[in-house]
Amino acid sequence: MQVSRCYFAAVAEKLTDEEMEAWQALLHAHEQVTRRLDSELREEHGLGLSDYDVLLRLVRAPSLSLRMTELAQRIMFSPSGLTRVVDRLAGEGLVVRRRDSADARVVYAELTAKGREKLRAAARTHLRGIRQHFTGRLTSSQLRNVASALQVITGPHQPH
Amino acid sequence: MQVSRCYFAAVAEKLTDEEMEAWQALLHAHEQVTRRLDSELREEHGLGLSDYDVLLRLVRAPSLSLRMTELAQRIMFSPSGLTRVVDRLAGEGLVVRRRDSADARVVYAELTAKGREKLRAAARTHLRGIRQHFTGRLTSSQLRNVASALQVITGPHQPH
DNA sequence: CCGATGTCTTTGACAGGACAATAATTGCAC
DNA sequence: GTGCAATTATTGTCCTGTCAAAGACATCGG
Repeated sequence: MQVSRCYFAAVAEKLTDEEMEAWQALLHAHEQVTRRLDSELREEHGLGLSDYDVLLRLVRAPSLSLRMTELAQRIMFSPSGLTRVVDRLAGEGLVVRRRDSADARVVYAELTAKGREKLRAAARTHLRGIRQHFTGRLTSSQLRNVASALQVITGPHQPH
Repeated sequence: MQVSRCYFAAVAEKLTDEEMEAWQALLHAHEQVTRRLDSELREEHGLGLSDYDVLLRLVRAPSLSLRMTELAQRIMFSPSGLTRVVDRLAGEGLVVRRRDSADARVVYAELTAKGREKLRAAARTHLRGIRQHFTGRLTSSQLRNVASALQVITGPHQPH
């Protein structure tokens, strides 16, 4: 029956209101929050959100250092992108590159004392901003709902 | 009492697990979904997500056209950013610039027939992608929860 | 009507990432 | 051991978007 196939095709061509609103909300919220956090961080500390993210990953690592590849994956950057960020940070003395003695291919990015200090200062701005622009506006259960739903998105591709 | 102030300050310096997970999930989900949608759209139609977004806003507008400023706000772009996108799209004949007869400052971007056709084709890819990578993985109530929570984020700054 | 001020768009200069190619090194098959 | 594929990081080149300034026009007060 061509009629019904056309019908379903037509329906399938549009998102439902539910779908559309969720999608729009995701885009809009992400844009607004990251823009604000980034500009606050830049104004107060001269750091971009990516730079902050690198410093944060490093301070959480056991030896204050991580391989470039590992770090790139955690901050969701291309390898070359990370090279450039680390260039910047190393130029400011917030990070140093250290070669691995066992494998001459790998390079570790390591947080310096200056980098730790910078991070400590920037963290105040960032935490304040994240609360002000994001988490502080939601209830505890909204936070849990958002987290669990969006974690499904990034999880493994579900069976058909 | 300095002791308690220190205590609270210390606590305030960290995000709770709830806050952290929601934040991480937002970043991660946005990154993953937009990256996939963008690359699918590029491969199959040579359009970026921003280009698609412009075409979509235009087709929804009553006269298939919108002022540059209006359009820029809707796609959350800087004015100059929009100028560049429209340059691209106009170069491919998907859009034309039209001056306003009443006010010589304003420019309308108007969807061409070719642009409408292109959008129609691209929409299939985009809708499939959005379902596959985002909405299709969530239940109806999850979609509503995500939408309503994230809409709070982008809403007006709430009273203290 | 004129000048000051405000609005809309574009331009110049630049930053921040991505992709593809490259270089250096390792480890494995044989 | 030797050659060959895989891994790791960087570099060249490019694309996309921002900000600040400029240009063109409108509007409003006098």
